[in-house]
Amino acid sequence: MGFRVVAQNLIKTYKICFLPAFAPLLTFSLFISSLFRQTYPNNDKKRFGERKEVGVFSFVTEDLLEVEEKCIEVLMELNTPNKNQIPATNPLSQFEDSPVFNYINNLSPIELVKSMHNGQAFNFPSFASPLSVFASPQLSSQSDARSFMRRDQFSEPSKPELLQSKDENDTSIGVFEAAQLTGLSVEQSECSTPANSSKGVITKLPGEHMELAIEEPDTLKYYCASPDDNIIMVPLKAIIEPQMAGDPNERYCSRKSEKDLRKIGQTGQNEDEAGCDWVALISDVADILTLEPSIDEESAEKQKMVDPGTISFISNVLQAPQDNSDDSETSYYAGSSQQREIGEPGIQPVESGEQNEAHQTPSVFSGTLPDKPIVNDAAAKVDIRGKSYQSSSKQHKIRRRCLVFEMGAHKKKLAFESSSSTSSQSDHMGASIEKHATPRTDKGKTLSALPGRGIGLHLNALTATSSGNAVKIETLASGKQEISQPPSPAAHMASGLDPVSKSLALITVETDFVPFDNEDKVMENVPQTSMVVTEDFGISSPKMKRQKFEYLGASSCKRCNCKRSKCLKLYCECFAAGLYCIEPCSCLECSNNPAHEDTVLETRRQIESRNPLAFAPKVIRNSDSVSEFGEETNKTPASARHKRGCNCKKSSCLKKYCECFQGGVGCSSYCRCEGCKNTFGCKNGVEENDLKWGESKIHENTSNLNLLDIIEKGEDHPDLMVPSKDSRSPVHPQIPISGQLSGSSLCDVGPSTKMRPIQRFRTNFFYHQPKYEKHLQVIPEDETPEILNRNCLPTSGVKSVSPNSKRVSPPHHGFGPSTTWRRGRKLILRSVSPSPSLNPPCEQ
DNA sequence: GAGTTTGAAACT
DNA sequence: CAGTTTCAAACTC
Repeated sequence: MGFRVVAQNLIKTYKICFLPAFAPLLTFSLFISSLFRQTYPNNDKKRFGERKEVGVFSFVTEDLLEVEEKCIEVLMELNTPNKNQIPATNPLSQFEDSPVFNYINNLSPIELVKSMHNGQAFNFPSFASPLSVFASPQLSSQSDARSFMRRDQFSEPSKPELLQSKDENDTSIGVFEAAQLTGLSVEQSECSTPANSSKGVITKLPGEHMELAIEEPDTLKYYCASPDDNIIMVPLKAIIEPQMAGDPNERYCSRKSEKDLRKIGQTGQNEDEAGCDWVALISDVADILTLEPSIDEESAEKQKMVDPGTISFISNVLQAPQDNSDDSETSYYAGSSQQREIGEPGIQPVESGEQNEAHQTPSVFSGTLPDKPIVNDAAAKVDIRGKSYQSSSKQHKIRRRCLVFEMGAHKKKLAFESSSSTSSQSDHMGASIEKHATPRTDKGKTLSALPGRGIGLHLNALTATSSGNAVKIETLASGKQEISQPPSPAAHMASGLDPVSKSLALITVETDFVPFDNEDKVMENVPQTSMVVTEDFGISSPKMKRQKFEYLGASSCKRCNCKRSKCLKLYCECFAAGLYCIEPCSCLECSNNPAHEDTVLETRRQIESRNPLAFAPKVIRNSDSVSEFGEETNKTPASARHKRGCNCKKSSCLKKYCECFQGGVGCSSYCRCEGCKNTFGCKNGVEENDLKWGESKIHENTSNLNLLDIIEKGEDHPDLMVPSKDSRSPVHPQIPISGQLSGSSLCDVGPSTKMRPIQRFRTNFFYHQPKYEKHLQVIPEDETPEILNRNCLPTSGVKSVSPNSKRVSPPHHGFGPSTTWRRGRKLILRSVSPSPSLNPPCEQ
């Protein structure tokens, strides 16, 4: 990607956030330069002019240095009284007109050296085999979901332990959202191939070369996942600090870090209103750009020493020191006495214990994910939680954003840590992935995600396992968005709520997800979201954290009781979920454990060969497509459906025997159930209402029809499909199903009973969200593998089944040629205006 | 906790 | 690919 592009993206991002024009550019520039310095500590201008690699970027070194210098100049200017005059919301044109921007535009482009330095990078599982169910669905979803996943990817390494003050986190969230929208994020995502390093854009920094100073942990809160990051971040923060200092509102933003900075003597004071935002933004930027520090732990150790050069750099940037910082603010971080201790400029003793963990974490993640099994061990989780509580103060500092894909890794790490005494984390660092993967459970059962699977696997594991613990964090990102109430939390965040509000909002969301009756289920359902929220937004309140942990903590690990299948068949929930069996399981002769990894993988392969979707989430959620309609339908149950539908005969789809019911979704046209009474929605019994409704709506819809949209959507898109009528539920051909469409999942919607979004009407879906819901959250419908979508096509009510999906037969109901029908459907879809309320709940 | 019911998965 | 069997979860008592 070109530097210009990056800069532009940053500008856009910040523009959205109404931030000062220069902040992003400066931050980015400084960040890059810092990376460069770290990567090439010995480099000097004499050698400049050659193209260098920093992480995934390559650029002409000369330019970098110049940029750095330029940035410093600008920063100096900004620190002047005039800087306050910078409009909070600069038009893009202004940005482009800015000296920095112009300068950047003239620079040689930064290019992506390689999409992936290592397969671990994004923790994307290598989308190994096309057949891999997990891989395909997830993959697409990832790209689509701009949720935190991307962000996480970048920041991931540190996130598990990196605790940011809630304030910062909150503030940053919005930024993040915006940032994600930017091309930068996109590019990064795209660039990184599945296997890529989770680290994000700039992944590999040779730890050996890193000699730059590291800020103290507390101070580093800003997005420094790793020591390396810290180095970079320090300057940034220092720059920012001055501005935020004076603003009362910035209380959130200002933290003891400020204090620390002062100690360093670098902190300048700034009355600038934007300060708070600035900080958050900058930190976010850094976050985005943050690369995973080298995995190498040794390098981390080296990095503990503060680089004099860095300090000087900072000092230059910073101006007058500030003494304004409140002690009260410091109290915020009361738990960490460490912070205060850190003040020494230039000296950045890295905290051993927790700190080390944080540093190490990245490595673990990076190493583990993709192909290695994820340890879900409940015990491990528990330990972790407990640990977290005990060291809550520390955690605050360390906490970091969620890593969507890294969850697995995180879990592993946790498990690993728990298994081994906590003391020497450094040791962990060195541990190979395999080591992490090693089961720690007694029975040799480790509940972990199966190795070698694509994202899907991880997600699956996460969702499926309800293990709800820290692990869930990863999925969260996506899940959060989808599940979140109409105004997505993220949106709120971005919108500019104050940090506190943001935090609350997030928390609220989290809480909402918590289920109802089944704790375990709850965990499953709520999962990642909770953690993510916490992680991302850093719930400052201990109480809040505790609450969250409790939810998550409620052990809800998947466990099986298999007697004959050896847990190597889909009968086994653990296996089906892509998890190893764990101690809580009561299975006999279990082969679903790391000790039998080969067997497990082979079995999986066989099953997948038979049915590529065998391990895919059973519930498919319609997502982004809906968003196009301007509605956040993703979050509603209505937008989900069981991938194959159920075949219930006696349970009336009112018991968990029914997978639809269990998954918290209504039955659809894909179901072959008899006497369906699925409370989440039913395909039958609403025909009449639907028909009427459809008739009334038909005109409206047609008027609004957008052919282009329709075309773009593609015929095969499930969402676009109108449910074909089946024997049980005749649908009026003309009735554009869609009408109703509320936006959510079209499939569910529509006059036809099958498609109706009945779920929406349910009081609170989330409170009764079944285990499959997790899948919904995890996998947006759009992201559903193509094959899956095909299956989803509104076939006739007749349930013809293909090997994979079990239902392939084309619709043919006498409504006319399929093509015509499709057109009708398409039209309907586009025309639909989101109005969930129109759809009456189905009743039978 | 044992036994039954249920429906998905696996098999033929 | 339909029918049957196997399996384990869900459910009942």
